[in-house]
Amino acid sequence: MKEFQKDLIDWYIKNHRPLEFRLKKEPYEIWISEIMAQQTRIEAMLPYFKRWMQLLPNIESVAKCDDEKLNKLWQGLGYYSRCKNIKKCAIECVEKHNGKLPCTKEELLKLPGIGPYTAGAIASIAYGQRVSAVDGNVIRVFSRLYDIYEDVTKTSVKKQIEMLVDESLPSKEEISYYNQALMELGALICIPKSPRCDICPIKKYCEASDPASLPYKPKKSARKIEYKHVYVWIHQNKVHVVKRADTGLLAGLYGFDETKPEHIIESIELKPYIHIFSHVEWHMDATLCIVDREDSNYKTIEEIEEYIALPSAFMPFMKQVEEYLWKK
DNA sequence: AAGGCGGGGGG
DNA sequence: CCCCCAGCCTT
Repeated sequence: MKEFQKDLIDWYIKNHRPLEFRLKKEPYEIWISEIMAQQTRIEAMLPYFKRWMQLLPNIESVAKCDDEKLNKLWQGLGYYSRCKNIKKCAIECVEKHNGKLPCTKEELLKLPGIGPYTAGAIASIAYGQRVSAVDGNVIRVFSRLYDIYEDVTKTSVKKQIEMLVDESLPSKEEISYYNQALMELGALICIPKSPRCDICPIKKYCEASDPASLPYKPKKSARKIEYKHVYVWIHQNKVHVVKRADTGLLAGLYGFDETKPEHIIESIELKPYIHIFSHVEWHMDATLCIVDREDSNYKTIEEIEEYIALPSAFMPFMKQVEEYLWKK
């Protein structure tokens, strides 16, 4: 058992970034911010969080909100199943928990989209429960603190670290600060590439022989490459969009066609674009097709901006089409 | 246990 | 170019 907690918390109180979504400690806000922060940098999710809270100030409003509007609010943030799970979770809270989030880690874990980290974060930060919240930062900090060089992507090693964190938890009064302090240390000092050990507040407790080489993770397998040809159909000032399948990549969002339309008046080649996802690359060529008839899937630029959730993979083509329509 | 699932920033 | 990020779910 180490005794770094006090030094860490003191450092945190003086040096942490003010994260506005954690000031009120409103469970609803903690929940939404934690979901948005999964695999996502804080700076990236902040504007999304603000917009979300303005439009959806409480759990009931999320439970009632239609999926298209939620997807639009999530557009560009990625991992869209998070958004779908938020809605499912909100409905479950309204139906089973009196419109509120449960307050124990155990109960939170049963809800859709809430795993061990998020359950621990909500329980400890919003409700002051004495439980751990182990995210990637905490894994990194502890793997260095205890010089653990095993593969942290393995369940057994993650469990081992979680046990160490559980043993390290301070009193209930300090739990919220402590969990946040571990993460903030990971985000500001104990960073992945070149850890700033020279200014680390708990350096004297750290056993890492070569901190920069920890935590150990095996190399990821190479991404698959998929070649696509995108056809952007337009008619007068409208663009044809299609809703994607409700499973798989970018499920339920909108995209462009991958087939040629009939009744083409003119075709214009667009600039190709490669979009990189975590596990696949789309190498896309694209053609703008001016069509001489219309159906209900043709939308104006304004309609698309207002309520069509178009993922980033298609944005470069959307921009080119806007430019074309604007010049016309 | 392994792989699917986004997107963007930084070395 | 690679890695990483306040992870979770499905298979």
